[in-house]
Amino acid sequence: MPKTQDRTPKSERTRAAILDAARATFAELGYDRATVRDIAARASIDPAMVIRYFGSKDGLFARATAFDLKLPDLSRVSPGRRGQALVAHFLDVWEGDAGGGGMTILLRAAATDPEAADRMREIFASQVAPAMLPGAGRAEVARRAGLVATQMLGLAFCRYVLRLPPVVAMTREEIIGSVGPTVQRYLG
Amino acid sequence: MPKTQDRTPKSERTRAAILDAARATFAELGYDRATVRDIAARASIDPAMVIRYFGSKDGLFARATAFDLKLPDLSRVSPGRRGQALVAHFLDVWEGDAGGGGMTILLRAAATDPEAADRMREIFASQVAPAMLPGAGRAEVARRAGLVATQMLGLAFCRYVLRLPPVVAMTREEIIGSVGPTVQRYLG
DNA sequence: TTGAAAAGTCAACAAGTGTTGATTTATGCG
DNA sequence: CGCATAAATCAACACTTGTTGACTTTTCAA
Repeated sequence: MPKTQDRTPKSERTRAAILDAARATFAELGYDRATVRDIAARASIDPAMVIRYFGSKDGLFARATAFDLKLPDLSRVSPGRRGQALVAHFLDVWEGDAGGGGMTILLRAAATDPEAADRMREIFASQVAPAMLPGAGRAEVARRAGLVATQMLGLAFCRYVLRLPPVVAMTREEIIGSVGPTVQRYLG
Repeated sequence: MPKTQDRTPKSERTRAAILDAARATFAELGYDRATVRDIAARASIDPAMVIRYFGSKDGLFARATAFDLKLPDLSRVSPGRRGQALVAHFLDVWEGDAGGGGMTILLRAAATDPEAADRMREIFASQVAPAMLPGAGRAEVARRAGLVATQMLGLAFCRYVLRLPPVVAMTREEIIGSVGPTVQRYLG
């Protein structure tokens, strides 16, 4: 019997395996088309375990899409580079996330699942909007955050979901150079 | 027996009714969640008829998402207003389309259905990219079209799919004024 | 009016879904 | 080691899906 030298309890290991498989599968297929059996197969486990550990497919999805944008404090960035800094940060979040695309999962799902759309709006309200610099009225700040969202979500949609060839072909630096000024202007 | 004075054959009328119901249902629920039974119910008809008239759910979806962007010839627009003109045109297409959102249907579906994503890319290649003004190399033109797509699809996603409050709240004129310059810059 | 073709209805199918309970296997502490 | 408990498996459920074929009703030209 091959004893893994992993000290974590067995249950935690399979729990993590399910979560990883779920993230990968949701990212690839979206919420509706990713079946519990798909996820279980990818984790080399019985479908019943998925339910046993997370209660339901919905519950699993909720766990799989919990994440933190960790947006930087823009007031600490030199005023002329805030747009570029924000774009660079978003690219980091989307490209380098563990488990295969936490943000991509939610973006995909939000197109069809009302609950996922709710979560997306909630993230916008609690993480993106507050990252805007104060100055103008509350409505104006919200408007600016909304404009930033249109550009950043559109970029993510074209690059990671739709995989539009010219957008996929762009390098990180090209994107920062092209889209940065847009965000910079939206910031006010 | 109330005789409608409609001269069109009965079959054409129900065919149109199914198509209308399909567009509305697909726009509301997306491809996966919109069932043939839903569509049939909305058209006050038997589910079997949907298949009888369009062969399959896929076939119906293909018919429901056939549309033409009718992009304007930018070379006829004064150089300083091309961005705004393009944004205004997209807003017209999205907001004023018959049957409840042809573009919205495809945008929603493209997030999960690979075939819909294909169609979206095809529309980009055949309608959006050619609308760009020539001048630089082929790759540069494609890049510009891609950037325009990120902004316009992002706007549509936030406003019509995600329904992000501040983006929904913006008026047509506000959008043209804010997003127009972005597109203008992407055009070259 | 009559009768063949078109349009519409009905019930059912086969496949796939999330989920559950009983049962078996493995774990890890005393 | 032994054994209670947790973990994993298996088979099956209730339900929904797209799709089909047999049947009935309506349409409409001859």
